[in-house]
Amino acid sequence: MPKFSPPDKELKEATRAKLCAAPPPPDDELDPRIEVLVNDLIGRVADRWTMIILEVLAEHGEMRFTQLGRMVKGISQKMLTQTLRQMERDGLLTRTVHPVIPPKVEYKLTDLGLSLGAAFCGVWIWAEENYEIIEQSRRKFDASLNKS
Amino acid sequence: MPKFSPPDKELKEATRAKLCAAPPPPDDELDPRIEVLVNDLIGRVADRWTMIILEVLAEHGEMRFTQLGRMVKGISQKMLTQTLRQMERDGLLTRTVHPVIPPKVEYKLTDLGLSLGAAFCGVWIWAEENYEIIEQSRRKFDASLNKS
DNA sequence: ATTCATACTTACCAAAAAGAGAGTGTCAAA
DNA sequence: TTTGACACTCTCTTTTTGGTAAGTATGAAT
Repeated sequence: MPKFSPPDKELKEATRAKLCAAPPPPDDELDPRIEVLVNDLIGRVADRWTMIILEVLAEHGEMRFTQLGRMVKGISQKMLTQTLRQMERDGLLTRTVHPVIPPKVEYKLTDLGLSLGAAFCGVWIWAEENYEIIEQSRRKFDASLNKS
Repeated sequence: MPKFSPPDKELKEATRAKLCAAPPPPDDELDPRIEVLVNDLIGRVADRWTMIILEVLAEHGEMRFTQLGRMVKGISQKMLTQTLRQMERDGLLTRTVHPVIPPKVEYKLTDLGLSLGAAFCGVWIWAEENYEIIEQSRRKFDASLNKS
């Protein structure tokens, strides 16, 4: 299940440097571990529902299953359970079962979950700021295809 | 093709506020436009290859097709072409064809592409900082499944 | 006795994404 | 004359993903 090698300080430093700094002297190849790490991260953060659930939960605090299902429009029960479980597994939220009838389960973001929301803020803002530019670029691109 | 309604200032403000600020007084439902926007963004930024290509390109500056293919390990020609085209369409990079034989095509990040890399920095750092915590959480979760 | 609510799980099926591998065109080198 | 480099494209197959719908357990309300 742990599908990549253990991270170490140097890896972390290298990784951060590469994405955040100006291009350093090009070396021949990327550390493969970095790539697997990237893949894994992106996969973690970047499915259809995780960030939306995160957002709803950040907004409303503690919530129950059906309540969440109503907020996150278009999600099926299956996907809701699945995504919630993944997030729980990753430590982004806690799941509290109250042994009553009818059942009551409450979901709540952990500090880790909240911090992910905050971290994602940069991308969010970028997207807002550049949303129209991208749309424009797409229109231009598509138009140039039709002409040729 | 534009599958959601045009964004406006209020939407943008609301969106940013919701992700970045502390939980405001809960209202009953999320603006559906916000969700579509989120979906779209995430889809744009968050596939298997886009960020990796972005990173390689940020590191090395201008690069050719085969060269990129060697750097981005595990990617197939198909996916490389596909991702590159999407990124071009979105205005993240430029594609310059030199009409020589054998063919020579060069890919280079635009300012938009570079700024996306910078924006993604937050998520990157978050992931580095919390990588071990997540792994630990997963191990604990999986272990608790085996016991029960 | 039947229905309802809650929080799921399971089985089945369709659609989408992605990999593998062969083909294309051109010229230059061996 | 065959091979190779480059930057693809095309087709076929496999894998992954996600939706639908039904089933489950429990007790309370009608």
